Amino acid sequence: MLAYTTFQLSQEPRSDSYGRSTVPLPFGPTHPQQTSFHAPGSEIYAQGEKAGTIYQVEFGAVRVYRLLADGRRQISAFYLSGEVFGLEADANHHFFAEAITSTNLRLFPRLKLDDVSQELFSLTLRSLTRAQEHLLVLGRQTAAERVAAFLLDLAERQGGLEQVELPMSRMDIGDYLGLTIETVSRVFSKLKDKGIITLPTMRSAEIKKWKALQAMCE
Amino acid sequence: MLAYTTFQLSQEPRSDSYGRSTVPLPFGPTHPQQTSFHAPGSEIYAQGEKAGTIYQVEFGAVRVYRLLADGRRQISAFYLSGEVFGLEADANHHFFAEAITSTNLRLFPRLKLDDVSQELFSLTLRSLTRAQEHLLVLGRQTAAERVAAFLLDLAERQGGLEQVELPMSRMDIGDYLGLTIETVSRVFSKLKDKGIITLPTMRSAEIKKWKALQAMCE
DNA sequence: ACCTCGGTTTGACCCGGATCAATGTGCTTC
DNA sequence: GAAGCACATTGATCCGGGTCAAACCGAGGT
Repeated sequence: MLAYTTFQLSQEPRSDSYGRSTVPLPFGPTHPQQTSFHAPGSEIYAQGEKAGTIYQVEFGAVRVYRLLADGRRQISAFYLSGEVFGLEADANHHFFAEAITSTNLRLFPRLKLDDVSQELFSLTLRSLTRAQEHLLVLGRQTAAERVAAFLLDLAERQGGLEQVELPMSRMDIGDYLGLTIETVSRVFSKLKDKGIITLPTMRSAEIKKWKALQAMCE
Repeated sequence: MLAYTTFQLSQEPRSDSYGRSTVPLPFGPTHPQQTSFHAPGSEIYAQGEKAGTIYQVEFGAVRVYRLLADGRRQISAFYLSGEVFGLEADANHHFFAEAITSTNLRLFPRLKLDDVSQELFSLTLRSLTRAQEHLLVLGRQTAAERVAAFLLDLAERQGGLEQVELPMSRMDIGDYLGLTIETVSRVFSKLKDKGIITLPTMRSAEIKKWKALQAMCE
C-alpha cells in the first residue's frame, strides 16, 4: 500500500514521502549517532532555537506546529516510526516539535554539502518553510488576516514600497487564500474604508498604515 | 525590506525565500540556458507531465495550483520576477503552472547531485510536496473531506492495514486539519454511524469501507 | 462617445463549522 | 469499586464566510 515514488535525481527510490527510509539514512555511518528519549508532551525543540540536527523517530509519534499570538495552533505535520523531521531553512527552528507519546529519536548531526547542492537545497528548504507557513494562514487565520498577510507578503517581495502591484485576479487571490472572490473583495473594501490601503487601480494597492496591517496578522 | 536569511548549510546568503537569487543561479553557467515566453493564461506545465526543468521568472507572474475533481482550485504559490519554481519531488509534476500576465521564463535543465545530497534533497522535496498537498486540504476541503483524507493518509503510512493507530488526541487532529475537536469528533461519529469506520478504542480506528472513504476526498 | 463583456463590487440570505455548555467515557489512584 | 480528572462526545446556538443575484466598473472595439 505504500507508494515508493521515484525521485528524479535518484538512481533508485530509497525513502517514502515521510522520510521513512527503506535503507539506513546515508548520512548516518560517517557520523556517530545519538538517540534521545522523550516523554509524552515533552518538547524536542522550540521555535527560535538553533537548528541543524535531523531527527528520525525510532518509536513513538511527534507533532510539529506553530502558534499564533492568541494561542491558535497549526500542526504542520505528524511524524511516526521511521519518519524524519527537523530540517529547517535557516539556522533557527521556525516551528515547535513535541513528543505525542513516549518517543525515541535518533539524532543525525548537520552535514556538509558541495556548493551546487547547497544552493539548490537551500532553495527547496525555503520553499518548504513558505508552504508550511502558508498552512498556518489557511488552517487558522480569518479572511481579514489572510488578506492582510498576503498584501504584506507581496509588498515585501516587491521591495517594501507602499505601492504594491497585484498581477493576479481576485479569483487567483481567493484561490491562494482559500476564500471566494466576494470575500476577498469585501476585505479589500473594508481595508480601504478604514484608510489602511487605497486601491488606485484594480491591479494595484497602496499600503497607508503598515502597522495596522501588520497588527491584523497577529 | 527584503530579509535575506542565512541558510545553515551555506557559507553566505545568496537567495531569498522565493528563490530570487542575488547572484546567478549556480546551475546556470555549466548548462546553456533557454528562455520561453508565455502569454497570459497559458500553461507552463500540467499535472502529470514529466518534470525536471527549473524555471526562473524574468518578467511577469506565474501561478502554481492544483484542482479537485469538482473544479475547486488551490493555488500553492505565486511567482514574480526573479523567483524560481518547478522543483518536484519525483519525475512528474504534481501541480499546474500558468502564466498570469505576459511572462518570460529562463529554463534550467535538471542537474546531477552526489549520493548524499541526493537522499537529503529528495527527502526535502517530498516534504515540500506533502506540505503543498496539505495546503489543498486546508484551503479547499470540507470537514468530512479533511478527516477522510487524514485517516487514509495515516492508514497508508501504517502499511495499509484496516486497523489505524491514532497516537494523537482529537485536539491534535483538529489543529492539523484546521478544525475544532468538536467537529473532528462529530465527523468520526458520522463515519461510524455510516459503517465506514469503527472506533474500537479512542486511539484507534478500523476502516471498513475504503471506497467510501476514498470517494469522500474526491 | 457608446456598446459590450469580463472582472469586480455590493447586497441579501444561508449554511458549515465554531462556540458555549452539558454529559459521557476511559484511566489512574487509592 | 469509588473518586477524580482529562479527554471525548453530543446538543443548542451563533456567526464568518459562502452562495446567489444584481449592479458597477474599465478596457477594447466600432
